[in-house]
Amino acid sequence: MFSQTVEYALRAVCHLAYTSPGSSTTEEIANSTKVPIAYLSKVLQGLARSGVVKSQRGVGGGISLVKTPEELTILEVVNAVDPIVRIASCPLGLKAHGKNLCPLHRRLDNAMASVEEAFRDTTLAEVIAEPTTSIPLCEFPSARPSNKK
Amino acid sequence: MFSQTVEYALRAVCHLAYTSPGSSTTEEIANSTKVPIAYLSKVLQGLARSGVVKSQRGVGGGISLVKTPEELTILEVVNAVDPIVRIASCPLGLKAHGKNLCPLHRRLDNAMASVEEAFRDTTLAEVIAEPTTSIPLCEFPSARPSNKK
DNA sequence: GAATAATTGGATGTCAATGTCCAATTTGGC
DNA sequence: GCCAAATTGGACATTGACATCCAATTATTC
Repeated sequence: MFSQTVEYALRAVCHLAYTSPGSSTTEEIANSTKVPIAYLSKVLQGLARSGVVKSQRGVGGGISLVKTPEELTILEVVNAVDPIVRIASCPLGLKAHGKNLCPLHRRLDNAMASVEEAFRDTTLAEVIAEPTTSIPLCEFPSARPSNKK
Repeated sequence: MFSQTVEYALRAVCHLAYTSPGSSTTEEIANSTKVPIAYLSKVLQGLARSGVVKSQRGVGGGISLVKTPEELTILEVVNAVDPIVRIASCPLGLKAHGKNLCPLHRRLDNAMASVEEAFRDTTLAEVIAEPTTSIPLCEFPSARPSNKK
């Protein structure tokens, strides 16, 4: 239901939330999140273009969050890489329906709305702070906050 | 968020609910749902394999629902063509997590669960019976219940 | 049993998502 | 200025979703 790219983006941002406000190398993120590094770099480029993360080239550079984990929601991350598109008008394109969704499409849209809302209400800080036996991400971000920048 | 195939399958089943328990030709369904007929036939084949619809070859044949609209849920249709896959264990494959989802994946799974539940609770009969200004599907199934079978 | 109505299944085509690789570029440290 | 660290961007490969077309098959009707 959610694309692979969304999954990868969330893992990456999750890692960055741990090391926030420090930065991490693409390689570090790839290792801790088990995402293919070459593809991860593309995903991170997308996140950078959307303003979710920022990148710093050169020695000591890397990727870091633009906002704090408290301010960043799951929805922002998801929408940055693979937006949740709501059904705004009749998918069959009939003018008679227009903005009035039929019962079928209203239900589909309601389902998307509930997902959107749940994601909008969850910050990265909540995700990583929640008490649990399973910390997000397999490998805990190698507690080296890479305290540059 | 939902595939094109799911959208097509739901439209087709919606049409069939109107003409239920009668049957409709693939061509009739395609016309009323504005789904490319060649692709629709593949989608219907899938629905037939999953037991949601049954097909009858030859003159006077066509496609009809196996269950009544009252018994058939949206979830059954969706799962027949593009199943909602719940997150059963850590997508990163770490044994330490196992069945314990981390906060991130638990939230993703919860979102899917809410969609699944909403779909499980909605029958086709509800969809087509609901009072509305926009009847499901653009073209009302040409009130000719094709009363064969 | 011939003609017609319909679905079925296979072959094929296109495109976006996913994934890989590498040369070019930027940057900090010596 | 030079080297090493790191991202960037382009080219390319692979796969599955979406879509089309048609010959083969099945079934009804006369």
